[in-house]
Amino acid sequence: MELGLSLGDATKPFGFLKENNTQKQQNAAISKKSGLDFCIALGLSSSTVGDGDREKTQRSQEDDDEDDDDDDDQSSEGDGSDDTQGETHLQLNLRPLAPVHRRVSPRLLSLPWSSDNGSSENGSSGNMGLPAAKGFDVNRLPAAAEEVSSANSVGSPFQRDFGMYRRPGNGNLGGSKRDFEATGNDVVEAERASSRASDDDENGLNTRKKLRLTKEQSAFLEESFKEHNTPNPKQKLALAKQLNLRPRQVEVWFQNRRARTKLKQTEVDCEYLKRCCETLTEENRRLHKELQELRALKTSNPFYMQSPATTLTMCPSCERVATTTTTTTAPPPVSAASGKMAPIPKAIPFPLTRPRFFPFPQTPTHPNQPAAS
DNA sequence: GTGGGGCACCTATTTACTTCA
DNA sequence: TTTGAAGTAAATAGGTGCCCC
Repeated sequence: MELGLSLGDATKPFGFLKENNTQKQQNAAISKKSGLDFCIALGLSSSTVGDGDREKTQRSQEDDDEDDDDDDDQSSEGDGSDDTQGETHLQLNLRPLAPVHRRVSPRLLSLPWSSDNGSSENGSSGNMGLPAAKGFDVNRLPAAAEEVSSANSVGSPFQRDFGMYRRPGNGNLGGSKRDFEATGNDVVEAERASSRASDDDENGLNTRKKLRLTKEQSAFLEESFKEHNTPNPKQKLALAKQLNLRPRQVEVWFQNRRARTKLKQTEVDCEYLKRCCETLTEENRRLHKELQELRALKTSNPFYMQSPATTLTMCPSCERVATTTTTTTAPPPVSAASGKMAPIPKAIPFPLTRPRFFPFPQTPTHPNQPAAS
């Protein structure tokens, strides 16, 4: 009995396991479609499901996200209808607990591309792919943005807030979140930022500055990220325009955001795999124990494994006990529908099987049946 | 078919900034 | 109030794959 743990290519099964063509094709298709998958195999045969290549292009990822829900069924069941020659195996095909990105249904915000469903690539909308009337709507701000904006009570507050931290020289942002939150006075903060920027300019320093985005900018980018985790250049440009950021900043933000998401998802996946591994280890230990018990039983009574066992069954009509004869060396039951091995029961039903020499009648006589002649 | 340039993205790392004890 | 460690996130650098010419 072996335990295999695979994170990776679906086309490369475990070394000790065999994989038939159907399984290989299914796994390849699943992994290509869904991205990251995992497989833990315990037993004598299995297949593996893996990530396959690194997601080929981010462009296709958006489509993948939409299919996430559908993928769950396919990968977790792994129907493997033509199992390999009745080999026994236990397999867990694991999917990440949560999709990396979830689509957010009705938008609270009017995002640059929320209405054109990412079709701005074709340039049909003219304004950088944005319908003119569907750009950022200051009346539908996130809560945080509205708080700040209402304090200012100036027309078009959102735009003003984004611009407030602009540094005059390079268009970057200045000021600190802490200062901003403490004072709540963005005008003062803007003056500070402006002053710092001018100090740098006066000193001839063009040093790189860490420029925190404001809450509002981050919130808006987050919303955009939920909609499209990889915006196209036009969308990035539109976002940068609306947030008074440089396109490069928007691009970097999305890159870092994707990296953070991936990191978090990896942590979740590792935790999940860890738990699965513990479960399988425990199951393995239990099966070993049962095997030892069976061997001990066989040693103490050599007739036990050689003769068919008798299973006690209850007649539903008359509630009388009947016996049927089975062989204890039969392979584990295989599901007709899926071709996969049936789930391992929690405990082998020892009380219902007995050796043949047990003093019960071999052929039960049912009261409704005529006695065998 | 092949190679080079451009572009976008990923990953690892650096660094500016924030938070907290 | 100050300070330093730890954490966070913006920014950079290098590498890779894809597309076009």
